[in-house]
Amino acid sequence: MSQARAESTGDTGAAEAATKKPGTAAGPARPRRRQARGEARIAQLLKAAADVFCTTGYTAASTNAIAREAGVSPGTLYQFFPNKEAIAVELGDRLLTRWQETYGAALQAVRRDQPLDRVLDATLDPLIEFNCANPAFTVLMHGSEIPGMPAKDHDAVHVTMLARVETIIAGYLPDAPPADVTRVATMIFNLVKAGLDVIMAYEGDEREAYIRELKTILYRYLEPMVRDGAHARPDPADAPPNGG
Amino acid sequence: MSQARAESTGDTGAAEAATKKPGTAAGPARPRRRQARGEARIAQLLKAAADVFCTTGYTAASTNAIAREAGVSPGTLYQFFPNKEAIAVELGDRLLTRWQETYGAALQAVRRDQPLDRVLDATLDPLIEFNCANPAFTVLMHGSEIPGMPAKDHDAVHVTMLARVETIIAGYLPDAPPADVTRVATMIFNLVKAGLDVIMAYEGDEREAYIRELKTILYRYLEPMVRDGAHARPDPADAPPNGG
Amino acid sequence: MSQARAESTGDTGAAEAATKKPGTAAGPARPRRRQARGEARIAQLLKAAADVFCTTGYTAASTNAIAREAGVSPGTLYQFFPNKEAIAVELGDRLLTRWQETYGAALQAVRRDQPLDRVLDATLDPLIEFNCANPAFTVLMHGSEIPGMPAKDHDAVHVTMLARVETIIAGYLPDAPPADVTRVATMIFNLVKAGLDVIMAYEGDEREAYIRELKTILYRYLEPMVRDGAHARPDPADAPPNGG
Amino acid sequence: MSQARAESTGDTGAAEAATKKPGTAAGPARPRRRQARGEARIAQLLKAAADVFCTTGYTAASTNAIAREAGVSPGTLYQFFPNKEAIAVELGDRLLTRWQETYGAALQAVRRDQPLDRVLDATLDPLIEFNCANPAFTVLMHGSEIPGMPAKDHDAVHVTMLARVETIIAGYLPDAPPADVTRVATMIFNLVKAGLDVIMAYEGDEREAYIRELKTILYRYLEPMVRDGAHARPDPADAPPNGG
DNA sequence: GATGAATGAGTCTTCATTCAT
DNA sequence: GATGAATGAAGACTCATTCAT
Repeated sequence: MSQARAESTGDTGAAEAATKKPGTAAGPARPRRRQARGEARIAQLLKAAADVFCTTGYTAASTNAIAREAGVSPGTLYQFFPNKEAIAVELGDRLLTRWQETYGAALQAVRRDQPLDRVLDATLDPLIEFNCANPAFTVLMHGSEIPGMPAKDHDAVHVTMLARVETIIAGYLPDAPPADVTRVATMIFNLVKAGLDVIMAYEGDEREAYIRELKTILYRYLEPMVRDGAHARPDPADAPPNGG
Repeated sequence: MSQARAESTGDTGAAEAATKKPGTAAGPARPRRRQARGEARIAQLLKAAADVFCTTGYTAASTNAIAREAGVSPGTLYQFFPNKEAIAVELGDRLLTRWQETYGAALQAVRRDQPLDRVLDATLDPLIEFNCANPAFTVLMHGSEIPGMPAKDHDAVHVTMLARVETIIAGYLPDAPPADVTRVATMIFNLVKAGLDVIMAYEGDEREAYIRELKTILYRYLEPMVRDGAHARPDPADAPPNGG
Repeated sequence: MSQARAESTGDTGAAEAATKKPGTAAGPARPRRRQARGEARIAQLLKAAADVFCTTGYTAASTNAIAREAGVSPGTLYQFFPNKEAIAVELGDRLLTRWQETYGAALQAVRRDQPLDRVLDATLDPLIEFNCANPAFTVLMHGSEIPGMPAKDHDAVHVTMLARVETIIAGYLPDAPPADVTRVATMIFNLVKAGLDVIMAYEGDEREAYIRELKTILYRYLEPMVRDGAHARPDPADAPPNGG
Repeated sequence: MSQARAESTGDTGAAEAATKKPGTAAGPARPRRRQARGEARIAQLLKAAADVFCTTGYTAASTNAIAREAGVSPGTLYQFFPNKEAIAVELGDRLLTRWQETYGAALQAVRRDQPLDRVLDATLDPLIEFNCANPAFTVLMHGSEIPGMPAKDHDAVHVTMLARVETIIAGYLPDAPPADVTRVATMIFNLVKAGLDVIMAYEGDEREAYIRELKTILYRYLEPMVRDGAHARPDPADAPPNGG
């Protein structure tokens, strides 16, 4: 939890995700069987990309820099990725997969009847842990850097995670109108993203304190809602009387 | 606030440009008189820069594009700003000034003894209004696009606004330890930034709904604190029992 | 007629074609008044482009090579031309203009009632002379190097010259159906292009001999047609009995 | 005709590859046995190369594209051809061979005493037919795309076909000086090439019309010559009176 | 033989910045 | 002050070719 950027460590585990033995399930493209070396290179390149994205952001990241960081020539990079965007997409895919594989079961096990604070712990702790181990996840989760711009392909992490949040929220607010669920989920998601940024900027006790703070915010925001089981008009003790 | 037009001394480390007060500069001070024409040009350039920053983001914005948008030549731009960063710095300065001039008095008038919801309205509504009128403010408020990176010069808006929030919060939590105040202020600030992004992405009723949502979040987060006058251990009804 | 590649010799004459004083006739673009130096650079770049096109062909020509040949940096080239194609387009435009200016009047003076051989001399000699002075004209006249591909922008010379030939032919075959005129013009044009290629490959007496040969071909092809004033069924003495 | 598969000795000047007869090579001759499998591969690659050349032209064709089109890896391609040029050379060789094999006997049978129109039919129809079946032939026949440039290796088709034409013409003009024969043959050849381009660009009736037109041109050009049996001064009825 | 991986120079193009007029 | 010209180092991406398995 303390070692930053450890993703894409050439571990074959992640590599397999894209290996697809030919004949097993013929994808749309030809079964261009990848050699082991190639898989390693891909992992290496994605690790380098994660580093560069974290250091400079997606926009300022250059494919040449990624190749250099990976210790290969630009041409090699383009043997595996058709363009810069595809690198981000694949990186996002793999992180999402790893996220799912690592915490999916645990998250599934979160019961709706548990107290909210437990639910928040069970949901946020893995996310924070994962982001600390894979800082690129935070970067990709931010999606398009230009607000109001149409989502690009490399926003997949953003889109997927938002959808995930919406699903969870919907489970807790079964009686709320869909528009409200979407709105709450959107706020929660962005709130968590922002909180994550702050959390990642600190270490040790300060980080822990910020984590608690984020949980407090979420708890107080959600508690009145789940208490009612809906995004109902909050009672006067919980929300501003004039319009909140 | 107007020292950004540093001489084009080719200094790449333009860091000092934002710290030295006018007149303090020891370097070969060129005549820095600002004529009416110059002021108009600067305003014109900053307006163009704001547009371009909003459209493409700071990183992808090109000085040539800014000059083109302003209808002047690149050379002219560089007669007023030593580099791209200085444009953002000056733009931030001016927005901050305008913000102060427009809403400073009103914000000052917010009395601590008013109910929290009133305070939130009185604080957020101007901010939202101002951001709608000056979308570049949102962009600059985000500061460095790379979380965890050392703040750059054009993060001034970020830094200043954060300080401003901290001051306000400190006023409401007079008995809380400074570290707590900083932490709460940091969370609030980032939360508001994130909320602002979402709000700006919508229009009309949806926007109003998101504004209400943001206020609700802030209200529920802050209400227990201001009720106690400190960042005290929240009582069991308001925070997760396990404190984390 | 003997000195190869002499086009775009920085002569202001050709430069004026694009100079358009602002206010005279507001074009679609802004009146971005070009400085004299810029016009010179354009001429220089077009000359370099002509050289490179002649040496390597359009496809293999690189913008860097053109810039290098012109003795400027790549960036300078792109200050005047948005891309490689535009260079060819502008070069073609200017050559066409120069062609018109140099020989337009003379060609206009060719009377339809003159004997065919005179007409051929009056038409081909200028063309040959012009191509010897501007070898790039030949290159551009060939247009798209991939037969069957849709015409690109830089095929303008090709298209324009073909149209010109068709107009001339139409004048000589007033009673022929349009399809026939087009067909004859197409054949003539391609025949001349091919002949020009050969002619340009030789010098001195050999070149003269090839010029005569080309004229003979054209004469014998056209003579029966203009004799009849139409692309009529040729009489048996002039065409193959079985199908020509 | 099959010596193009030179060892990949990295010699860039592959000029000798097209001139040395098999067995004559003094270099370190590797086993050049061609197995059935190898033949199939080569045919496959050449077919792909023909397609790509026709689609993009020789210059823009990439060896990777050829390999991809052939469904093999780049490495495989280079196991059979030392470089891109060699592919064109071998393709040209094979097309020439096929041309010879398919129509050689028929062309040989063309008797000099037949009427010219019959000769033209007997000569051109096969050529057109062959080009329609093998469009790459047209592409290769054009040889170097840069007029005036020294012929490259892949110009073999160009050179060979020109020689072939010259031989034929020589047979019809036994009394003409060699220089005249060469000149006439050169003109004829280029004229046919140009005509072929046009013909290939059309289909159906239009194509037939263009074929007739090309034959007419050739007939009218050649008829006076063969009538005299020499490239004599054409009589006044056939050529421009001023001779040039 | 065959494959995919690797290369590095090269292509087109952009950009922050400086210069001459 | 203002302009357009100039720069050269990147940036994304390609390609002919070679290498290791």
